[in-house]
Amino acid sequence: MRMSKLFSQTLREAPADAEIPSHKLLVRAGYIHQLAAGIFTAMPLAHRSLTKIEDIMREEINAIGGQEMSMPVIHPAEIWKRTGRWSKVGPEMGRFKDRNGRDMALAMTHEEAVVDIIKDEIQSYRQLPVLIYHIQTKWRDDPRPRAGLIRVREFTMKDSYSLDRDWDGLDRQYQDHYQAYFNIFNRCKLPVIAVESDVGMMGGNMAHEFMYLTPVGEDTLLLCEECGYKANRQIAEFQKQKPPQEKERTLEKVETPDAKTIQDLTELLEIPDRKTSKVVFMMATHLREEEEVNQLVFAIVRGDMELNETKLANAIKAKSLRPAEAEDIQAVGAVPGYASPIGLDDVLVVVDDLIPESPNMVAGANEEEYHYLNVNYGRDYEADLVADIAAAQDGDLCPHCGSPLKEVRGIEVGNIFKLGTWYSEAVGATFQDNDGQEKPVVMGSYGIGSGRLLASIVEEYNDEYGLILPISVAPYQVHLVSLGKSSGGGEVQAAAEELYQSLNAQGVEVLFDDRDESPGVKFNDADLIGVPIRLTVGARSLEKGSIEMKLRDEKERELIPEGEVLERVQKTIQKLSKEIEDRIVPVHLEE
RNA sequence: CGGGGUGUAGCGCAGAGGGCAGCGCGCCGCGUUUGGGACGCGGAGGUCGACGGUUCAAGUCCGUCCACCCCGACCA
Repeated sequence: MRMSKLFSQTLREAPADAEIPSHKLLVRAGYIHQLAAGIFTAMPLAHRSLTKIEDIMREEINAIGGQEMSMPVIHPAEIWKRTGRWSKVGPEMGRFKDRNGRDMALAMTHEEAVVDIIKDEIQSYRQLPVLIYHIQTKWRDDPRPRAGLIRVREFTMKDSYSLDRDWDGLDRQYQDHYQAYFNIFNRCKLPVIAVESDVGMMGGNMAHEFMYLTPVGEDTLLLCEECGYKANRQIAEFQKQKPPQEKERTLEKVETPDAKTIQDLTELLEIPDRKTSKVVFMMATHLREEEEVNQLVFAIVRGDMELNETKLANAIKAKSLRPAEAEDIQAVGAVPGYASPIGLDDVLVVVDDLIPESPNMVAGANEEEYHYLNVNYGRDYEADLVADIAAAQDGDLCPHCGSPLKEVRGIEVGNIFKLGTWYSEAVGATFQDNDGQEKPVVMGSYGIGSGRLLASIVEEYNDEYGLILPISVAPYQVHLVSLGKSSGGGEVQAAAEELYQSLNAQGVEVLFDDRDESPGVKFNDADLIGVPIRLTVGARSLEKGSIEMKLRDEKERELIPEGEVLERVQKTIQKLSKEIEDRIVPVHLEE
């Protein structure tokens, strides 16, 4: 490709609305162009990189038996109504009506489309197991797209779906994906870890997320360096240390002016925050026979802990949770800042499982300026539900080995779910097993977003000058810079042109800077675009019968005799490719 | 949805107090220059986010709306 013809331009300055390196650099280097919030065009450079990433995904999924296909982006509402997700999923689903007034949906994932197919196509256990996948556009109307390609609304995802006759089969396909996913990320040179995760709107009973660890990530993870426990904060467990036993003391009401927060309270009463209980009001939405029902939830955790909303939502099986408004709270007779579970009706009280173990706590009195001392669970109040609803934090103890957990941030670049039979049962996607029984197909679903993966790679590999792409995902293998100009003697240009032709003839992917630009501009653009191998043809090196070669991630330049250039380029490509292939190692999924 | 911010040329920005819409980069033409974002001369490019109001006169003042960005909520 000649840069004089390349449909994109580099920018000297990044757009003001880009904040993180991958966003700034992808825009500056001319890879992407924004159309609207969370909606981007992949310009030719990005398209080539994305195609390479997608080809890697194809190869790895094909290798575990995947069959590529293509499912529609537009779905009739009908299939989403059958699984209940038409009403279960909120405004993040794109909906519209066709000309006849029928409800339609923009696909945000394809479980519904898959079960609709298998309902018709799969009748016998002889047709199983199957692994199907496609690489397709998804639309998720995220409330807050951000960070360039990291968090978008329209995106391309490789999503595969495993179909099995039983859970053992699902286990095998799940493990195959676990390995294939590590292979994919390794081939993209992106370091990731797999963590246990919440199943979220996908349903199912086991899930892992593949996380690229970076401070710009938006997920919080807890890791144990001792035993290897890794989990998304949404579900992370930890060992709660029981406070020492104490004799129950008498309930006592005390005046606590202006003590609306845990901190005020601990200072006023001179007690540690673990002696207090914190009430968090949430408004939960439940789905009862297609109707949304709101309910105020009173969640109580110890004052030194935070509520984990995902755990709470899972514990009470709520569709969604949001912080309650002041009116909601007052409506049930509670007093924000002085709230208490004592003497309240009409609310769902959920307490963290450490609360019943904690004697003589301080809690609100449901009266301005008053708290109770020596509140004891069981004696003074009872909850509707006792569950683990506290969020793990940095330094909490590992649920497995008791070592301190470390809190880190990450970007979710892939996920795998054991869906089980939830979807197939919902639509009657069954097959006849060899025992003659009709059974629901056992499913798994597995996704990787290609744009987010590219952005993560850029986030990991860049410097102040631009991208430094691994050869497996770079849009080109070689960036050939000609320092000659059309107006000059033409010797340099002719040599560069000849080299360009020879490299092309050998199948090397070359980006050829044939523009009438000054050397500085060309070198800067080359650094910005981030192709791994740079060849420079200039009068200086040509005099010595040589071409200069430089790798993007190294400082040294090397002069290569003209006659050896083709061979050296091929060897270098092989070397760089092998370094990446060597990253592929077997991994183990512990269950 | 709550809080904060920004909308002026492709990109980055300036335009107190109303009075001819500007600068740098980029773009076009001519010439010089050529190993790390060169220089001269000449040019093109704008519903100043939109709508409404105040005024002789609005980029600037007032109102409403929209878009985009950041934090939170939410989310694979």
